[in-house]
Amino acid sequence: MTKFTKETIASISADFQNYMPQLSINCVIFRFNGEQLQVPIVQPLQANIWVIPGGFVYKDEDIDVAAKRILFEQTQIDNSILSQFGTFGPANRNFASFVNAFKNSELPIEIIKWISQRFVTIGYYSVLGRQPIEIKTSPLFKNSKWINVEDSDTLALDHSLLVSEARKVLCTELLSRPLLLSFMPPTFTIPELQKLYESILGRPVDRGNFRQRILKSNMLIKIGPSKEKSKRRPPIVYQLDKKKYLDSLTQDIKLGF
Amino acid sequence: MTKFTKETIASISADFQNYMPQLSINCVIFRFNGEQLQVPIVQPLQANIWVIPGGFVYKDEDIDVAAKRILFEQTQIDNSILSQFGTFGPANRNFASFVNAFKNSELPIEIIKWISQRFVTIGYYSVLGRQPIEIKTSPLFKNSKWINVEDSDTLALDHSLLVSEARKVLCTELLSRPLLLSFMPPTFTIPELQKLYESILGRPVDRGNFRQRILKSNMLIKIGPSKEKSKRRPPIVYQLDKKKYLDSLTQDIKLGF
DNA sequence: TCAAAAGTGTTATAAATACACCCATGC
DNA sequence: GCATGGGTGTATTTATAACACTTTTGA
Repeated sequence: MTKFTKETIASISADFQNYMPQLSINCVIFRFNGEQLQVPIVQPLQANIWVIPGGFVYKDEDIDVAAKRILFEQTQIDNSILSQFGTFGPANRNFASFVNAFKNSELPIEIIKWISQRFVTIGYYSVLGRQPIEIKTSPLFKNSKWINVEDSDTLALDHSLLVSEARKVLCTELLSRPLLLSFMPPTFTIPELQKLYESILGRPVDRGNFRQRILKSNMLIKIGPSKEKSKRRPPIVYQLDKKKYLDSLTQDIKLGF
Repeated sequence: MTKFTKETIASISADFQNYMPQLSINCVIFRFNGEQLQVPIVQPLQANIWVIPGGFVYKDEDIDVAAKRILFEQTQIDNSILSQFGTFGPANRNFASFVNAFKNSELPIEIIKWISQRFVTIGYYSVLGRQPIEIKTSPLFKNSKWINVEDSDTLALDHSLLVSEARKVLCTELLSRPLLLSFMPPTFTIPELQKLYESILGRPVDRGNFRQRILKSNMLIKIGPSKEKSKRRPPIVYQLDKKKYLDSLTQDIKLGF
């Protein structure tokens, strides 16, 4: 089992004095890899469990700011817009069942006790462009990876619930605004975008109708036929009209599918 | 200024040992009095401010359970379904500006200090039938009343923001499901229901279209013409078809106006 | 008989839905 | 040429919105 360095322990001990007690934040970050909707998960140094990124709030820190900081510290993912999707606080929500794993570490008993308390967590979610972002975690985590949302039911604590709740909110957002172009890389094709919608909504949508409605919104600029070698007819490549896209975000647009 | 009794102080002191630190819950309860959308507000014994009902979470208590308990303790309002509408936690969110009022009381300094800390609050909202419910507050509050949501911009702390955020969520709910029949008394007329919709949405809706869509949902049972003395043509009285109403809650119905 | 509010119907427009059909490509 | 996925058009149905007409009542 990986050991903490002395510096890490000192750093943890110092930080814990400055955190708000029994309050945590968790972040569900969605990305679309072209085929599947995915979220990053991390593995703490001292326990063989997978969780979504999360952390604590400093006593003098806004919770929104804390959410951004925590996400960056644990995944190096930055400049994303985070939105709340709910706060979770059953009385028995704690790490009690994982405490044994921590006991074998060199962590001071105070820290173990602190971590073992009941925590109320505030859930934040965000969506990411398809830029190939590497997750680099902080020294507190030994591992990280992207998983498909469908495979998120093995996460520890109530983190599977957090992912599914975040996804529900994402679904609603997707239908009320074209917001989800945020997911896409600088240039993309309409069939690609359709796959994104289908993987979020979890059901197929009509090809012809999808294309019409997306184009009617006038937010796509045609670039030309794809240069990539495709086995079939090459799809048309578009890019986002950022001005029109940003304008649309302020209004409440219906995009029923 | 009203004084606390010794028993009250003892009770407060005892309770504060068992609360989760720096975490609070606030409840926005909506009712419709036939003309206006209203919310109850309360006035703490030791300060001349008005706030929405709120309190703290016991260490061994689910936050959802705490929300129900807090609402009941402070207003005697029971058996309502509470839903979260957001969690609020700016770093400077505290009662600092009201501490002077508390200092003049016989409250122990520890309690004043505890209350003066920064608090993260979880917002819950609910809707009430039009049964004439009297607000009876706990001994910690000297006053309470219903106010129109339009007049909620003078509340202390960030409670005006809480009310407006809760109302936004209520608006969205109203359009996605016929949920809001919860507001109405056992029997009511369609013009009355329309007033409810208009006061929540904050804009007029077409009379004829409203009637058609509500009736098309088939959730209303005709009782007969109103027996009340009206100055004009008496409206038809309906009651809710509870079975069909409950069925509709599970689906996602569009009720665009 | 008139004003006002309640109840009902009509029509125009737009949106959602379900397809059918053609096109470009590699094999 | 044909299977496959991409691109386009159209017809049907349904929802939305605007508004006109009728009914009932008290004054």
